[in-house]
Amino acid sequence: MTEAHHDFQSEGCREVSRVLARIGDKWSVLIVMMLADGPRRFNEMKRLINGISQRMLTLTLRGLERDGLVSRAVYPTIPPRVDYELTPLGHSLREPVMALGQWALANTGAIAQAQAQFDKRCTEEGKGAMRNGGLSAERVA
Amino acid sequence: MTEAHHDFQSEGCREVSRVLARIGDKWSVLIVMMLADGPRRFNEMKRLINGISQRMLTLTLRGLERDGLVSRAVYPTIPPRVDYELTPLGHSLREPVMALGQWALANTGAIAQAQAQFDKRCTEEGKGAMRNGGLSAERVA
DNA sequence: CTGTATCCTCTGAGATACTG
DNA sequence: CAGTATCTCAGAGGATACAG
Repeated sequence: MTEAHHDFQSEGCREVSRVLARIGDKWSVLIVMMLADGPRRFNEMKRLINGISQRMLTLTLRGLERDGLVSRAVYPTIPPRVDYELTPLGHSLREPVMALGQWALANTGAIAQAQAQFDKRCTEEGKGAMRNGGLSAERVA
Repeated sequence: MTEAHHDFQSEGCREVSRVLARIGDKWSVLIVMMLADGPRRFNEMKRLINGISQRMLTLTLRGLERDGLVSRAVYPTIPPRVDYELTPLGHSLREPVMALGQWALANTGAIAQAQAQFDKRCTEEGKGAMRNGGLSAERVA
């Protein structure tokens, strides 16, 4: 965009951070992705998302509903039935999230490799070898 | 590789979640965005990111460095100087993150509105009016 | 079946002080 | 300047039991 000096708090970064705080939790993205193909029932989701607790599923769904990303339909039958579905807003979120997913899939290898190298450097520290090899400020990625 | 029946853990969702766990914290995205234009020094970043503590800046930078998103250059001068810079991998992450940023900017209004409506419905609960208006399963976004 | 209500644990994160 | 070391606390999240 412009070459103006950004203030990292007042610009769009603020909003990105807010969105990330919302969907960056442990389960939100998983739920949004799961609802991509259509509505799902509560226990159905609980079964499909391996490891989520009833409590967290409820809380996460409430949060998504409050933000207008998910809608909730109650069928007053016995036994009760509740369907959750993505709103148009929720669907629109899938696109940037999937872009991130593409990036993740494409780069998990590179990340794992970087981590391995980093950990290796950490392990062999103290052998008299500086991180940059003893020379001045060599970049280490 | 575990082949569950369309488990949302075994697909790419796993990776998305992992990436989100890394960059979904309070400061990582802010830092990545700040390093977009070039290298920055430690205290420079601390000043620019309003509210971050020294500790969290260090920890976040270490995490990003470990993942290969940021590189760290030490100049053994007095006083010491350390520059942080995005790696190519780090730069590539900016694109999906900015896509998310675009979405955030475009939809903060809608989200705030949804939240207001949701909270309003919560406040006026118990007036005998069911969420769906008394009929069967009207969707509420 | 779809939730609430407690309790409990563990981590994220700030404040502060100290070091090379 | 660029960190590390503690202390502390709030909140996220799991387990379990109960309710409509």
